[in-house]
Amino acid sequence: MLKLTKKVDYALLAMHFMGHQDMDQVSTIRDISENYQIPMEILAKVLQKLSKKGLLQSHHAPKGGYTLKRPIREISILEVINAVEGPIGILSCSEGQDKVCQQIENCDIRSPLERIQGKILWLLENMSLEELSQAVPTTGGVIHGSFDLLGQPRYH
Amino acid sequence: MLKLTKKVDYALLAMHFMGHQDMDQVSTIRDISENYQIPMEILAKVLQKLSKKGLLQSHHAPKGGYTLKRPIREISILEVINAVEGPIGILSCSEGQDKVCQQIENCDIRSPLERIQGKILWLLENMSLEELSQAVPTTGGVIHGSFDLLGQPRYH
DNA sequence: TGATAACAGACCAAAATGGTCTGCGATTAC
DNA sequence: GTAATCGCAGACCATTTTGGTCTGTTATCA
Ligand code: SF4
Ligand code: SF4
Repeated sequence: MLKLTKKVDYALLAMHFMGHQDMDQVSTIRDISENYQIPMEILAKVLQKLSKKGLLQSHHAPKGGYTLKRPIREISILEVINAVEGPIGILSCSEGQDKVCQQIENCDIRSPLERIQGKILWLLENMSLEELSQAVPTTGGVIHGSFDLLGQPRYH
Repeated sequence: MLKLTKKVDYALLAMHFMGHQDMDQVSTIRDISENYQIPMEILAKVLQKLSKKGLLQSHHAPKGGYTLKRPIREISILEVINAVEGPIGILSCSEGQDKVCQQIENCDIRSPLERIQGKILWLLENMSLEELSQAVPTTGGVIHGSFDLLGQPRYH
């Protein structure tokens, strides 16, 4: 539970991969699939969804492939997740969930749980794909006195 | 994906329920199950796990039942989740996941994703069961100039 | 015009989830 | 002492989600 699906993983890898190329250079499914050892067919589906949601531009021809429609710094993790998995929520009673929770009539913890959900979504929305390139230094590199929104130290 | 399981939902409801009783007053599975319309058998299992993990004390007799071992303000949401679902992680490559990720050799986004995971766990660890009782006011109540760690306003 | 690349969707196996059923063990009220 | 009341334990099962395969079609251009 509370786990990212493989499809999301693949999507993030693919987007990250393309982010490290010139904006106009195309990447094929084969390129990405070989680079990360991802089954081609399933990666194909994932990229299709990303392109339908306007995150990627597909070039439908020989020597074709995919290009990013926007620079990765303008794309959030949440956008990618939503593109491949649809609207998400940590609760069975969240907006867009088809099944209705049996406890919803008697539940008295819904609103606080929705607050947690909001925070998690906020987190994913405010992290861009660009940050996937920033490794956390294991030693040194801390910007003294500077903390992010979770109270954790910033790095150079 | 990224959804809390029903068992966790039940656990949180149950813990919340007991938190609203005197520490020494026992609650039976039947009490809780009727209050929230939860199937008795499955709630039983959940409470067993909570008791094995030391969050609940079971009283094994007629007029018996469960009591909290600690006040709810000293129990985090994460503790409850870990008790009923085991160690969690949003990644397939997280500690304690049995299956190994096929991409782990070529993955170049692991460390940033682990940072997200860390933030989410931090969030759950630093929210106590007590906060499940605090509804967010829809209007008014904001403490001016006071924000929590996610930059959201605090309430009275 | 055919090789190349994306598109589309049916199909399937394995795993996770949510739930049921059946019987046992401890305690204590009577 | 024993029967009623409670939790304990685990096998079992149906449904949903997931991860993946297979087969074929369509658009483009060298
Ligand atoms: S139990 Fe409450 S919070 Fe959980 S899904 Fe049902 S309504 Fe939402
Ligand atoms: S792809 Fe990278 S981050 Fe995702 S599970 Fe595999 S190793 Fe971990």
